[in-house]
Amino acid sequence: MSVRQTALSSGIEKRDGNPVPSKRGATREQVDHSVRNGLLTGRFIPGKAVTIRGLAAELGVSPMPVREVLQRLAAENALEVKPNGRVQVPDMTPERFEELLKARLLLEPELAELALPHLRTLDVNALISIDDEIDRHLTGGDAEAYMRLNHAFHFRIYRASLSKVLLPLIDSLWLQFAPFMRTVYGRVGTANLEDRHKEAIRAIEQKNGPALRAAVTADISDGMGLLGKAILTDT
Amino acid sequence: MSVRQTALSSGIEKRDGNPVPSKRGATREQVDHSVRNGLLTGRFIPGKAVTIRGLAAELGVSPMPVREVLQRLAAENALEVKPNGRVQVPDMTPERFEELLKARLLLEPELAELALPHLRTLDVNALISIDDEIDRHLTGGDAEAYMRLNHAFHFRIYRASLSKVLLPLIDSLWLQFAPFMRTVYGRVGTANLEDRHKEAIRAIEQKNGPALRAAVTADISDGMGLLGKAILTDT
DNA sequence: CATGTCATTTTGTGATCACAAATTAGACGT
DNA sequence: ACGTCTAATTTGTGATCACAAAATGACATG
Repeated sequence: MSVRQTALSSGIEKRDGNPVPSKRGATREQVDHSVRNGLLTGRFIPGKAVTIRGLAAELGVSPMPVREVLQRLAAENALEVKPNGRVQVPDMTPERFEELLKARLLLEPELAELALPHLRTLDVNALISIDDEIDRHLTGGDAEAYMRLNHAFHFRIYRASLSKVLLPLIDSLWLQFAPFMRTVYGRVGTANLEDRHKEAIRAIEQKNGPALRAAVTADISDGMGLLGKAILTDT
Repeated sequence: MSVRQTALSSGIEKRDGNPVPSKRGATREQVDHSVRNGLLTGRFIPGKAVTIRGLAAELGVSPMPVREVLQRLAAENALEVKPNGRVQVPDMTPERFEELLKARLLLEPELAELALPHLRTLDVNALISIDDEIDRHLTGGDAEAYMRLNHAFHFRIYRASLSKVLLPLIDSLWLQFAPFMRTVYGRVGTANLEDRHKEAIRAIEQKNGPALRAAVTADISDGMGLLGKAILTDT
């Protein structure tokens, strides 16, 4: 017996124990999703080093797909390749924070309005459901769940735009500020977070573009305003 | 003799024939710049397949750094990984074109204005020099030189902003529309291209933010308006 | 106790291999 | 001449190796 690998690594096993045929680039995609979700839900702390072999071992895959994924995420500025080759989650600075806020305010209201004509009742119901779940988790203080749901809420809207250009840009922005958000939530908690999700939902139901822009803008400003204070108080 | 490799591949030889010490990731960076410049100057045609081994052989390097670079550029939407794993320069569609135009108009005037306070006489002189050279090349019809210089002009401004967030986003946008621009220039020539570079330079000299915004906005609208017509007339 | 030095280990990088999927070319039959 | 099936080739993917640079730790010296 000399299958060179991959029973465990290259993927999902079915009940009979045979590895599934496995599509092209499946391993890489699995790693990609893992790391992305990890970043978006704050499981990676800014400044933390990410090693190829470490991640590979953690995910039970060979270093190869990990290398490619880290390069991809570095290209999106979600990770930082330091001059010595080491990869780490970028540290947040006040300047970077200001720029991220500005970029979000420029792009996200625009994309939300673009999405408005495509949002159907199905989407509205999903948004309501997500927002309910957020409310249930807020007092609990589960920062990871909050971040996952907040991301789901925003991108449920944005994805409806069918955008192939703006959406990836915003993807990159979220990957960049999420790890920092996590550290802030860890300090100030999630109990007194406020969002404008309900205003956004109402604007969508009424097909009111300007109102949706306003809700998204306020949601970003308020949400990151909180973080802004936190950034000024530390150092 | 069994040096495992790299005399030719891993880079710059010195006069004595010994390979230079070579920094970390130097080969990858060389490949990255090659492909980026190729995209920005239109040496890659939309729809053209890019193979790992092909590029590797062309650049005299092993497939490894090429793989990583292609993944990076795919993450920036400068290249497209098709479901079968093949990599190609994305085709332009009217929808994508509209979105690219919209994104440029949102981000580039903003970044130009951010850069304004940092632009010194040195930069202005460089801009004038670049613009002169553009004028000299326009009638010549050298599309590749025009694209290189136009990129140099815009990014000489943008880079002064010292932005770590908006600049990479705009980078991605240029990588996306440049290959298509090249095909358009090949069809309509470069002789009757008009830009607002001189207005931009004047605005910078006068430290006039709104005027700079207006110049950049008009430059984008006019420049891509030309392409817009071309996109409607083909199919 | 602090500090510099040296050996050990970790880590990223580029090269190469084995394999499967996909494409291409060619032969063959209709 | 045209479509179809098969064989050969090309290509991407994941694994592994060899090497150098970097980080880490131990230890001696001040």
